[in-house]
Amino acid sequence: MTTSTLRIASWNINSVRARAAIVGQFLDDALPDILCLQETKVEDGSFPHEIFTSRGYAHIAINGQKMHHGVAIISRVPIIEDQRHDWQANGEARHLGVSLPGGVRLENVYIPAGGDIPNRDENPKFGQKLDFIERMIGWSGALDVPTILTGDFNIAPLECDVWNHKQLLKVVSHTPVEVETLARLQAAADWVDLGRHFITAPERLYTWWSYRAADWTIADRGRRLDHMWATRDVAARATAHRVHRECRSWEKPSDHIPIVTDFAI
DNA sequence: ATGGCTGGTAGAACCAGA
Repeated sequence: MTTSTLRIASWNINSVRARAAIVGQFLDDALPDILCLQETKVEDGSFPHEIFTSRGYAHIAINGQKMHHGVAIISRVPIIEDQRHDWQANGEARHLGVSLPGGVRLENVYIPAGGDIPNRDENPKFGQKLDFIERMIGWSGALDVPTILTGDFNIAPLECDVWNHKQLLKVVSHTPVEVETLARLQAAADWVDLGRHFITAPERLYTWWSYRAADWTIADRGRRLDHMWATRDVAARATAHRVHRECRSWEKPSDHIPIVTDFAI
């Protein structure tokens, strides 16, 4: 029996068209077999397929909409798209699920940011974010297939996932109610957090830095908002995980960086 | 210094992101 490596990447790209140059550079450098994108910000009819097909990524599944959100799965290996959940029940394009060769499922999700105020009465977007995750909890509890769940979760759960735990306790992405809700999602399918499996707490690990800092590297005020989770059976086959911090310094960067996991399949 | 910027879309001293 032959074992080979399947390399899966996830990146909130903040517009796939604005990132045409550096997404190609990332693929050429990191050589993933599959790339999950979030915030493609493009309708399906205008998706820039040629960036990917010219590099041998012949299999592309897209769930986009005008202006905002949008997800895509770009692959060198055959994928079969079979699900697109609307976990916010409002029509936004935030999920895409595919089956991989061998029967493993890959789920790409863009969880809502949730607005500024961490209170669902004053800020409906915060309630929508929590409700989105509650629907994911229901879905997770019924899973019966080896599954990888990746994307921009918009929550940094651990103290070492943010630059300052105390200062961020009331900032959406690190509030106790979000962290508690994400913990119940993780428990619902016994998901393994592969980022923290390989880069263990309390080591700092971030995947996002605000555009507003003149030099993001000086204060290093990051958050770990992007995640790669897997059910136990698939997690046992994960061999490496890394984040591509260098991409944050490339020309016209996204504010998120790619995360990459290798699986022995 | 948690918004100081960025992208899309309209054609706005907009909106949204996190």
